[in-house]
Amino acid sequence: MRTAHGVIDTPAFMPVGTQGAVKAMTHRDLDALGVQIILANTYHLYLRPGADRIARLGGLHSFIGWDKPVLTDSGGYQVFSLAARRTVHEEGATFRSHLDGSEHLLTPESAVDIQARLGSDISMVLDECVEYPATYERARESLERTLRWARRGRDRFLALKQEAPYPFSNPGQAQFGIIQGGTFPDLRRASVEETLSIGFEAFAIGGLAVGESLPEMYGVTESTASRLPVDRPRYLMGVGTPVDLIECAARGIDMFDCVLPTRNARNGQLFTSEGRLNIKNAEFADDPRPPDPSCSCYTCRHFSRAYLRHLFQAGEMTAATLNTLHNLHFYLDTMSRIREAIVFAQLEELRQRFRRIFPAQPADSAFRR
RNA sequence: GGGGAGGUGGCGGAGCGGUCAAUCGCAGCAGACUGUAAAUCUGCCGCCCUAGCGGCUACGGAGGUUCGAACCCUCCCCUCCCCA
Repeated sequence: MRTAHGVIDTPAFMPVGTQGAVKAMTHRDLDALGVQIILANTYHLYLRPGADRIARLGGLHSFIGWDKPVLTDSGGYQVFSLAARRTVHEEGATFRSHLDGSEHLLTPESAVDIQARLGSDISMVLDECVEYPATYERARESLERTLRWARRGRDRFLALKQEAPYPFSNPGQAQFGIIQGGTFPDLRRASVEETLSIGFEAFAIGGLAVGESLPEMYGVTESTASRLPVDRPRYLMGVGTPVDLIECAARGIDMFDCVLPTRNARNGQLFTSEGRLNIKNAEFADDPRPPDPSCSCYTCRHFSRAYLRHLFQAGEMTAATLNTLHNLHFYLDTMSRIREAIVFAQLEELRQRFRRIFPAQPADSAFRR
């Protein structure tokens, strides 16, 4: 897919850099890992250091020194995760800042304005991520509000685009709509229909991985993704585990983001080709092997489990860095395998088709990529 | 030599007659984490087990007072501080 700051191979995984930094990483680390796009957060950057300040400093890319694509989440997730600190109403969501207790109103319009000031490449519309479990009524009312917010957000976005000259740093900013509807198939279907009719550059599936079962999550992903336009990226927000990436890519998802690889790295859990590995476990105290012998990341090429465990136990910051490097490498490597598998599957499909169209072709040799 | 303070679970440190196997912190052990209020959070952490308002041994040592002692008394051992 193409953005104002470059092309992204899909399916893509976007590391989360809420406050304009992927925790424990420098941008140089991200470059070396092959990261093509990161996520930042409207709510957090609005509270600190402030959207106007970032705009004055030339926009997010300039401010944080990262010239590749950035997607900004709208703060919709904070409506969910900071539920105890906010109230939702028709106008928007009123938050009490976790930093100083001050009150702030985030509306569909202000979420657009803030993201325009930030100058991200992809701006997300403000939505309400409904909790799980939720009653049908609750999910329906929430979805209806999300749809009204989506119209307002889109209107504001298009209005800003009309301004000439464009007053902010990224005139090529795109805006994604978000499908909600909880775990109710008809609500999801209605959400797709309505959100598509509003029209966005692309669409995301939100409100998943909030407590529902995996079959529910995969089911909603499959039925929803299948109704979204195939010529635009389909983004599954906040997902997921390595297995989720594969399961959901197989169901048509093109973009993922998740805090798991980075947060779990800081908490001592590594994703490896053998499964999860808790580097703080005593069993690794004398283990000279790398975390994942089949991994080619910087951490695995240079350091032992014993050393990584020591760094973690000792509270060394480097533990977070090395663990994060590994987990992000694992995630990006998984995505690259997924992309290969898709190409392979498409080639196989084409081959089968051509064998039917041109039956006189010579007999098979072993199929090779 | 004189005066004072104190010895509690791996460490630090509460407790000062019963509800104390003993607050809490650290260390240790294990687990969780899905659009990041997270380098966070949760559980376990004397020994035994059928894991429980269970059994056993415990608050420097030995006696004692008491229905009952980590807490009170006596003696002993050992630390630390001040003055000579």
